[in-house]
Amino acid sequence: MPRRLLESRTQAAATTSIDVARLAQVSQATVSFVLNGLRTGGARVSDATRTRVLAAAAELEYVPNHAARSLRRRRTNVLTFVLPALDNPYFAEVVAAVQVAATQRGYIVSVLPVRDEEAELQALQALGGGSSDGVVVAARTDRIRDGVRRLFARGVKIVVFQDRSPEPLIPAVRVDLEGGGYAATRHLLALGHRHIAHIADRQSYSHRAGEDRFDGYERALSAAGLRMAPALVCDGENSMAGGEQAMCLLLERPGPRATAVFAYNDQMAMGALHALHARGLRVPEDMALVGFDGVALGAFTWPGLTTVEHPRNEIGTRAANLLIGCIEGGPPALEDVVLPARLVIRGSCGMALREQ
Amino acid sequence: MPRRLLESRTQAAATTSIDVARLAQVSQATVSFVLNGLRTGGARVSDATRTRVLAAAAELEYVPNHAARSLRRRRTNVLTFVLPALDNPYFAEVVAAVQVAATQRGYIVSVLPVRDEEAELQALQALGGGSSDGVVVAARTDRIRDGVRRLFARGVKIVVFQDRSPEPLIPAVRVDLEGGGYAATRHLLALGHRHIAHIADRQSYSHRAGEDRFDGYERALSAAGLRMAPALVCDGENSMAGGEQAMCLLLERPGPRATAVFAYNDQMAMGALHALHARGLRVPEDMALVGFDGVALGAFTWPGLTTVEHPRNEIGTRAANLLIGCIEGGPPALEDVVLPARLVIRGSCGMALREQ
DNA sequence: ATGAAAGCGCTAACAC
DNA sequence: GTGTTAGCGCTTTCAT
Repeated sequence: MPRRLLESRTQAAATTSIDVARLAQVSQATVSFVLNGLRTGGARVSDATRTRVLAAAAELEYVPNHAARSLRRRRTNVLTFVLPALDNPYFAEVVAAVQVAATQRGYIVSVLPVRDEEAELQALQALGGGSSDGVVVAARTDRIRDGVRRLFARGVKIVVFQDRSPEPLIPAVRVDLEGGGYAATRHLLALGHRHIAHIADRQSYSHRAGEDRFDGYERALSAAGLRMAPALVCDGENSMAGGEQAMCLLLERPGPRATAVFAYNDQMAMGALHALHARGLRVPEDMALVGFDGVALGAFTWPGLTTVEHPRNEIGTRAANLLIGCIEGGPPALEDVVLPARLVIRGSCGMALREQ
Repeated sequence: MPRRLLESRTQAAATTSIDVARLAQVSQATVSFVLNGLRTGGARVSDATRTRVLAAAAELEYVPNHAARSLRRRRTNVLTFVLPALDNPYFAEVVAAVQVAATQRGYIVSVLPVRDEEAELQALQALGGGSSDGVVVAARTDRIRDGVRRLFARGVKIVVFQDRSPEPLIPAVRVDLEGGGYAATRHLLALGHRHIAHIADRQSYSHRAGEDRFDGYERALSAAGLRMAPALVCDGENSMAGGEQAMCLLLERPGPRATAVFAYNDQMAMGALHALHARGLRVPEDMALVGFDGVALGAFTWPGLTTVEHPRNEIGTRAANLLIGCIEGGPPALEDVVLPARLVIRGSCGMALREQ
C-alpha cells in the first residue's frame, strides 16, 4: 500500500494511540479506555496497565487526534462565538467571560468576527459542517435569523446574544436595553436637561420594536412630557470615529442646540467627547454626556463617562453555560435571560461625587 | 447493527455525501470529485453529472463534515492565534488583520486567549492534536518557547509574533520596539525634556536584551548624555488601570519630578492621562506624554496621544501569509520580519500642529 | 467518465 | 480485565 506518498512532505507522522499501545504492550482500545477515564461501566483496566499506558503516553507526548476523535464522538468540544467585530471592546469583554466559563467546562472557544451580513451567513453555513458543538450568535437581521434556524435544524446548539430567540428551543441572553436607555435619559432629565440628543447606530438596533435603548430614550422623554426631536438624533458608524462625526453633525445642525447627549455606546461616546473637546466645549458644563455599555475605557476618559453598565461578565457566563447545557443534554432550558443594566455615574453629566 | 442507539438523542443525522450521491444517482466518490473541483488530473465528471450533483447538494443543503474531511486530508484549514488577552485593543486589531488575510486564502482563524504561562503551555499542547494547521504565537517566556518547539516538531506550522524565532524554521514577525522606544524618547528630548519617566510593564518585555522599547529609551537618554534614573521608571499592570496606578506612583515619589512620560503602550498611557487629569495637571504643559503602539483610542483622548504607531495591519497580514506559506509548502521561508514603528505626533507633547 | 474500496485515528460495542 | 472489531464521513487510488 503506497499510501504515505502524498503525506511524505508533511512531516514525521504524528504519534497515534497505536504507538502508545505498542509501547505499553496493550491493545489500542485499552489506551483509549485509560485516556478517557472509562466512561463506560466501572473499572476496566487494572492499575498496573493504567500506569503503563499513562507512562507510555507521557513518554511519547501523545495527544489524541482532534479530527478523529470528533468524527467518532460526534462532539468537538469547541464553541464558536460569532460576533460583528473584535475591535469593539464590549465584545472583547464578553468573549473573555465566555472563554473563562467554557474553559472550566472543558470547551475551547473560537471567535469568528464577521464584518457583514454576507459573511455572517457564510459563517453560519460553514458551522453546519460540525466544526463546533455550539454557537453564540450576535444576530441582528432577519436573514441571519433564518441562518440561525437552519443551523439549529442541523443539530448545532445555539444561544442568541442580545436579541430575542428566533426559535422556541434556542435560548437567548440579553440586556434590558430599553430599560437602560430609559435610565440614561431619565438621569439627564433629572439634571434638568430638556434638549437631549441621541447619537445612534440605528442599523444595529434590534428589529423588535420597543426593545432598544432608543425606545427607552423616547419613553423617558414622553414620561417627562417631551417629544423625541428628529433633529436631535444623529446616526453614526459604530466606532469612536463614528461617534466623533455624529457629534460634529449634531453641533452643526440649526435649531435649538442640545445640552446633553446620550450615545449608543461608550466607544461612540468617547468619539463624541473628543469632538466636544476639540471645539472647546466643556463637559459637562456646556454639554452633558452619557454613554452606554460600561466598557473599561469609560472610566478613563476625562471627565469620566457616566454610562449604563451592562453586566458583561454575567452575560458571557450565562451564555456559555446555557450553551453547554444544551449540548450536554439536561433539561430543554428554553430560556430568555434578560439582565438589567445599571446607571454608573461619573463626571460627564455633572454629578460626579468624586472621580474615583 | 444497532449502531445508531446512543446518537439517537443527538438529532436527525446530518446529511452526508452519501445522501447527495443517492439523490443525484451517482457514487459517493463522484460527489466528492464534483465538490472538490477535481484536484486530481483534468476533467473527470461530465457536465451533466456535475450539474446533477450540484443540484442535489444544494437541495439537501449539504455541508461536508469538518472532522471527517480534516481526518482524511490531514488539513483543517484552521489557523489559531494564541494571544495573552483580547481586551488589549492592540491584539484585537492585529487579529482582525490576520483574519482578513486568512479568510482570503480559505482559512478560518480561531482566537485563543491565554491568561498565563500555564494556560499558554496547555493550549500549545492541545494544538498538538491537529486541530489547526498553523498557529500564530505571541510567545514571551522561555518555557513557552519550548512549547513552541515541541508543537513545531509535531508538524504544526508556526509563526512567532513579536519575538525572535526560537527555531531556524519558524518565521517571526515583529516590530522594531527598540527603535520605537528610541523615537519616542528622542522626541521628548528634542522638546527639551530632561527628566523623562517610563511607565513599564517589565514582565512583558522581550527576554532578549536590547530589543525592547526600554532599551531604546535608555539608548536615547545616553545619546543625549543622560542616564536612566530608576526612580523615573515605574512598573504597572498592562491595562488602563495599571497605567493610572503607575502614574500616581510616579507622581508621589520623592526626588526630581519628571516633566514627560513615555508609556509602555497607549492603553497604559490613557490610564496615565486620567491620573494626570484627576490631579489637575495639564498635558502637555505640566507633563508631556507619549504612548506606544498606536491603537485607535489614542486618537480620541484629550489631548490626542502622541505615540509610536505599529503597522498593525501589516503585522497581521504578514503573519497570516507567512504561516499559510509554511502550511502550503512553497519555499522554506525562514524569515524574521522586523517592521518599523513610526512616531505619530498629536497633542500630548505640545507639538500638535492641529488636532485632526 | 465513473464506481469500488481502502483507510485517516479514534471510540465503544461486544466477545472472551 | 483485555482484545477484536465495526464504523464516524470523507478523499483518493485503482480498476473499469
